[in-house]
Amino acid sequence: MKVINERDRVSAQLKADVLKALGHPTRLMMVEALAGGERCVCELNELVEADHSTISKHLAILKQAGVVSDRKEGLKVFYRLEVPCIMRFLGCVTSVVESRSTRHLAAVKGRG
Amino acid sequence: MKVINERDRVSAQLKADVLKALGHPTRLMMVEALAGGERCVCELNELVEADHSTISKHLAILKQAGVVSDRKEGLKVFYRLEVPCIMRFLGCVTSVVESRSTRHLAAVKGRG
DNA sequence: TTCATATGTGGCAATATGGCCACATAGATT
DNA sequence: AATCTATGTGGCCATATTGCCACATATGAA
Repeated sequence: MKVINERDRVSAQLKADVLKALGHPTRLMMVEALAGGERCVCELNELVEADHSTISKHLAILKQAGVVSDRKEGLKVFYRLEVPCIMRFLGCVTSVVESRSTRHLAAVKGRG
Repeated sequence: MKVINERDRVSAQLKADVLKALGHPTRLMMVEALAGGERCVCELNELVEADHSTISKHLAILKQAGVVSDRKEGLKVFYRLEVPCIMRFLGCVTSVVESRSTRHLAAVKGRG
């Protein structure tokens, strides 16, 4: 098992940043909403029902990570998903969640 | 834009937990190592060079998230990747990183 | 200009996370 | 039994993250 070098470490950090950006329920819900096409901040805001400043900061994190990009039009700012493959990979995440809950269920039954 | 209900919120939380588990460079490096087959903690430990207690806790987080599972054999505990599709989806994450760095490069050139 | 709307930013307090130390435990070896 | 090895846990502290408030900015409307 080789020891990890500096290049590997940097690479892992960059990828982890993207995953971390997706690793928050509010941000994830917004990303899923954006899968249906671009949305303005106001729409995302009413979708998740949090303070607008909170939404704004979450969007900044997603943008910084390269997951979304934005476009200004009049008063509104529209965000869109920058990397389409993300939605496919969320399907994989779902399968992790499902296999985990299956195991939990089995464990509960086992204890029952 | 519909408002998100409780079920959606729980689902987003569960998926975010998985992504958050992957959203740390050390954990990501270990997951990538496990893509090559199961490894004992001692191997992962020398791979990432951190205190063994730190490794142990990171592995517990991955296990809790359902990303890995473990198997004890004598003194050693072997971890393996529970959900193979994760490696495919890391390819997508890489593409996010790459398109981001391309944009950064373009921005730097634009300023130059 | 004055006001309203949409969005972003600074700051602060609460909470979560990460890493290291010391210690605990389980299994192997002598 | 005494000891060693591999792994896990509890505790502590430093740092990061979150969420809300207040305020700032930009654009459009009156």
